Amino acid sequence: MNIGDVAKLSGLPAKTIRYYEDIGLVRPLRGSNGYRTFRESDAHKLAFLGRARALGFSIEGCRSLLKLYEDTDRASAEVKRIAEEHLERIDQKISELTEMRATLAHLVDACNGDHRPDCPILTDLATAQQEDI
Amino acid sequence: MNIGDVAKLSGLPAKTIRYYEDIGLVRPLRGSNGYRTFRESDAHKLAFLGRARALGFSIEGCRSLLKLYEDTDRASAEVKRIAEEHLERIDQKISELTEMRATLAHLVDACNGDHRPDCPILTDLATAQQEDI
DNA sequence: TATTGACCTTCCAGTTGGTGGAAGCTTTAT
DNA sequence: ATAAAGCTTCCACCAACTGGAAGGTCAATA
Repeated sequence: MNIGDVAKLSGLPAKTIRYYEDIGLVRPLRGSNGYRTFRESDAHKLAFLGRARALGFSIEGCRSLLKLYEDTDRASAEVKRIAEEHLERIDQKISELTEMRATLAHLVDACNGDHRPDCPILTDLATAQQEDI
Repeated sequence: MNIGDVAKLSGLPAKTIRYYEDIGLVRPLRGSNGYRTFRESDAHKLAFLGRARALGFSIEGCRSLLKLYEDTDRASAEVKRIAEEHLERIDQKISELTEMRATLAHLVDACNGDHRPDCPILTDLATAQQEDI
């Protein structure tokens, strides 16, 4: 399989696949013409990577998962631990964003949004203390 | 004021303040010794930037807000528009993360997390179709 | 006065996870 | 024969900083 085929199969751009080779996530063979040759197992790995990335795992997280994926003897506890840590980071991020959202929504609400210059959004950004709204 | 003072006042690291000067967000004077000299207005600007960044505005968003902040004739509608656009991006991000969270939580739930090798998390990552759980 | 330590300067490199483009092969189709 | 598509490498760039090296300056203490 050439890179274009595996790109279609995995849904990842060819550029990204080359990048994943660069950083050692996948190691395709090479044909006599210098083209990368991907095996079935490479295609599977790349699809796996695409899904893990779509779930927000970092590249290093993916690398760990991939190692565990290839180690058929691993304990599922290890995988669960990684996933749970990631879940915590997601929760953290969600609550940060939710707080931001609340603050900003409050400001937007308070702003007339007309042609006049007085704007509570700017006033707040200019003067807010730690706990202000 | 030297950079250390304004760093304390604004809560931004000195490195970040230098960076903000590099990209033209703030333009401190220079003393005869080459040290940056910050006016009150610079300190205010930096605090403004810190707050806007904490609300998740991009640097370019901050640049726009700062321009509007300094233009006492601006219409509040323009500010509101920028804030509303940002609010939409936040909502978008929150819903993406929430979806991720649900998928991952489901997988974590299904995993025994013991010493045995079979792990639904990996199985799913390896085989999931578009709409799978 | 000497010197230590804190503070300041610039510059270069690295982070994360790719993306865009140029220059130049090879292969495939017409 | 030639054009188009697909492949290669390499280099540069994005956001938004952060870390560190090498060196100048300033304030305080011995």
